[in-house]
Formats: sequence, C-alpha cells, structure tokens
Amino acid sequence: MDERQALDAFAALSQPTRLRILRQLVTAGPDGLAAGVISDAVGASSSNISFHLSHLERAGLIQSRRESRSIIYSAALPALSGLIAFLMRDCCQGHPEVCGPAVTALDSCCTPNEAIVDV
Amino acid sequence: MDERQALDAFAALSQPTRLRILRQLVTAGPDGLAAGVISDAVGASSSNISFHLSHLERAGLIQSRRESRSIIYSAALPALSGLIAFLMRDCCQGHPEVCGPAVTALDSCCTPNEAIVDV
DNA sequence: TCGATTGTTTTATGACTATTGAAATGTCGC
DNA sequence: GCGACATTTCAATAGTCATAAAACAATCGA
Repeated sequence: MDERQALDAFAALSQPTRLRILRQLVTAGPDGLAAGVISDAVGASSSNISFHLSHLERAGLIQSRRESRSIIYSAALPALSGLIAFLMRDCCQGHPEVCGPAVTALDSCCTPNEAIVDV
Repeated sequence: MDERQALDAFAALSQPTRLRILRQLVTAGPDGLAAGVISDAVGASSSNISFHLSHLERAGLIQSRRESRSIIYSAALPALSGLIAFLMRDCCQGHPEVCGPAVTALDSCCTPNEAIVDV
C-alpha cells in the first residue's frame, strides 16, 4: 500500500454510503453480495450504489466478479489490512502511544470467540 | 471515535498536502511546529497551509496553541489511535485475517528500538 | 506609544472534482 | 425478442483546491 493508494482509499472511505457498503461487504465475507442486494441493504438507488461501487473498486477496496446475471462484489481484505498498516506506519513514527490503544481495540474485536460490538 | 468523526478524518487524510502535514506533526511530537515551519517543510504557500491546517483541526486530527507571534500545531494522537481502532472495528467484523497483517506491520513500526522505515 | 515587521488567517476568484437522480444503454437468461 | 438485472451517461448542484491580495494579531525598535 503506497501513498497514492492510501489517499484513494481515504477518499473512498470519507463518504457515508461507501462506508456502509464496505461494512456490508466485510460482514458478507468472501462470498460477497450482488449489487442489488447491497442496494437493498444500504437503502440507496441502484445507480447511486453503482456509482459508489465503482468508486470503491477504483480505490482497490473491493473487487467484483460476474455470476450469471448478477455482479458480485466482495471486500478486498488485503487492501484493508494494508490501509490499517499504512495508517500505523504514518501515525506511529516514534510514537508507540498511538498504536497502543489501537491494539487494545483490536483485542476486543478480532478475538474469534468475541461477539461483534459495533456495526 | 464515532462514525461522523471517522468520516471527517478520512476526508481530511485524503489530500496529499494534509497527509504530509500530519506526518510532519506526528514526527515533531507534542512540542508541535509553527505554521510557518510547516509551510517551509511541506513546500506550500502559507495561506494554503493555513487552509489545510484548519481543515485538519476541524477534523480533530490536530490541535493548535498560540506561542507569542507563532501558532503551534501538534498532532492529536488520541484521535489517530481512535481512527485506527475505528478502522479495525469496521473492517475486522468476523475477519481476524484483516487485522493480523496489520498487527505484523505494527510490530515493525512501533517497537521502540526499531528504525522508522517509511516516511 | 507609534509605526514597522513578522507570522498567520481570511477573503475573493477561478478551475476542478464530487454527488445526485433520472434517463439511456448494455448484458444476460429464457 | 422479452424481461430482468446492472451499469453508464447526463445535467445540475455543491464542494474542494490553489493562488494572490487584504486583513488581522503580536512583537520589537525608535
């Protein structure tokens, strides 16, 4: 994840609808969701969803594949971890006190037998 | 860090000059830097820097204090760790494989006796 | 204390980009 | 070809960015 990619990713994440889409796709997992399903879940018009999906895909945060009539979108998990890593590299420069609290948050969200708290 | 704050933070970070400013301020630490110093370091006009500084401050990523003739800006480290935590919460939902690589990156950037690799 | 100086912010302008819904177009299975 | 699904294009609105000029705030020397 270089700076250009990170900038695009930040821009993509700075829009409420796109953030909501990404959350849906991360929750859905590798199987992904069809554009129409996303549209229903997020509650926006199909053209609007399409616009934002292409934005997210350009930013490298999601990927798409055709499956018969539907186009299935799924989250690009490596891009997401790359973005988190970029943020840590840029924001931890000599300041572990920035990453410390973040790791605490990590423990409470990624431990397999823990419930998801914040959606 | 709620969603609104995260959206503002992402928007603030999606601009190259602002990202450069933030890096300078994180590197500078709690002492911070005067606006003029930032202007020189980043290589942009003072009015342009002022514009971006106020943007970053509105987003809660930096703070300012007056010191005689200069205004000193410094990074809001809790906001940064909050943003990382938000990203982890949102992107790790049931998918520890996203945060795993991020933590690996953390080890290589926040260990006190490690050199900073990417600036 | 007055005026000059330094440091920073505000304002104004113009170019550019983002966001949106509606309408048009493309793509696939039957 | 028809119908269903998905995407693109279009036009209008709004917001962002960069530049320069002006305004503002704080300090220092005469």
